[in-house]
Amino acid sequence: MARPRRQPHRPDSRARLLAAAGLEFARHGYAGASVDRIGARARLNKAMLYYHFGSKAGIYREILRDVFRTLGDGVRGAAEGPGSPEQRLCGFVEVIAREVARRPHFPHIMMREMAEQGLHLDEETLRLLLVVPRTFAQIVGQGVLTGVFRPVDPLLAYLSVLGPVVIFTASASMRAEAMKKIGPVFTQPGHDDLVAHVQAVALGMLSSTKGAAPPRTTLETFHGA
Amino acid sequence: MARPRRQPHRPDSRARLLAAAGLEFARHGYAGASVDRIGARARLNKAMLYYHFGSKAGIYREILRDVFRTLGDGVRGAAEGPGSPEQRLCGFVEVIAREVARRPHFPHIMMREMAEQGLHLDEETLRLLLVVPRTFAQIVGQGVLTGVFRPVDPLLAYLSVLGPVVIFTASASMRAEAMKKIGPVFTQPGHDDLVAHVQAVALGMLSSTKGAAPPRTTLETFHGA
DNA sequence: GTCTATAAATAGATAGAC
DNA sequence: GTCTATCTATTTATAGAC
Repeated sequence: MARPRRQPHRPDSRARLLAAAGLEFARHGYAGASVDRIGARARLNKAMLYYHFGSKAGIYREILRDVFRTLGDGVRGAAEGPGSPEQRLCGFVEVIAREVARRPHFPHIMMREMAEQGLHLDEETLRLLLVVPRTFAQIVGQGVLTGVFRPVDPLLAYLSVLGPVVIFTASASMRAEAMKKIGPVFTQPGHDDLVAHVQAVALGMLSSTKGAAPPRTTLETFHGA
Repeated sequence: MARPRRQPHRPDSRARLLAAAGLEFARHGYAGASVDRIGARARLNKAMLYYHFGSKAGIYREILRDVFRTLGDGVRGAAEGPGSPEQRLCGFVEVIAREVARRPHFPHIMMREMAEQGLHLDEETLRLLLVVPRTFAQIVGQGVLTGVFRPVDPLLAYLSVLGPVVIFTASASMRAEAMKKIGPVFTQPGHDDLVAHVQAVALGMLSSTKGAAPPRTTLETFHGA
């Protein structure tokens, strides 16, 4: 009742602002993002952003924490569920690729954050982020203990999985634009091709049946506090 | 002669602006970069930037073209020099890692460019950029023909090499900041560790002695035009 | 080649009506 | 919860002296 007011309470205004801000931060970066545009894209105005989040920094922080919570929960599920280390590794890749595909703007935001040296990452957000590489190292560590994986540097191994997924997704729109400008030059693998490729590379990299030089850095560092 | 003037002709003002702009664009992005700060960082002022490059977009374009020319020349050298496909592949990785390490700001700039969908990449700059993945595909193609490599999707394979190098370099400062805030959590591989790791992963991915499912996309697309 | 001063546009943030 | 109007700072770019 009392519903058809001029500007009624729309309980989803907060969620609409978050979605609009994700796109805006991805496209224009933290400095380049305009709170005016975020408001407009959410079919609201910037006063609502300040009402819900207090500041440009506030809504940005909220976006990041939400992603890292979901990613962390997902990979923990893959690492703690049933199956061999190989299956858990493949599950890890699947979760990363799936959640990234679900938020195609997120790699853009994260890449910009790297370029700004993690300036906008507070302690709490960092701890949520770190769950992902730690869980990867945990899966690798289990496989090494049971002898199915060979020891590798956990950071380099993690980046060999994350890097292709993130760059493939992040470069999609740039590749599409490039092909508009100069014609078809790239193959266009689908999501399943990406997952299968990264899983195969990860298994090859870790397989203990094929020998290569052991890493110079140790696994322990990754498990520490 | 006539040298000791107050503000004498300093023939390196152009180069100093380019260096300052590279750092500024990496740190703050295209929109966030301030021509005032670029001028100041070069111990000049913004009027000199407009004198040499005409606009903010002009100096940005110049930075990108210079990098892609160097990278393209380097990988062409690796692909056309002597040696087996395996050696050329390792050479490719070495060149990429070396040139990226020589310009630690470049991955940051490129990541931001992806986030902006290649907005600032004109045709000429794109053509220079494309030499790199095309040369990679050429090396892979040679190996496939002689039977030492198995066929893979050239884009996914390329990103499995480029991704780890780029993200490792780009995330260095963020990882360092993170460890200041919450303690030692990452291993700290050196440049040689990175190169050896990526070379090993690349060789494992392409080795024809170990079988895996063939790719669903074709090599041809990469050689076109 | 190098500078200062300034124009013109746009940014983040806030006040206060409804 | 939602809006308009506004304050203040900063932006890119240019004009013109030296």
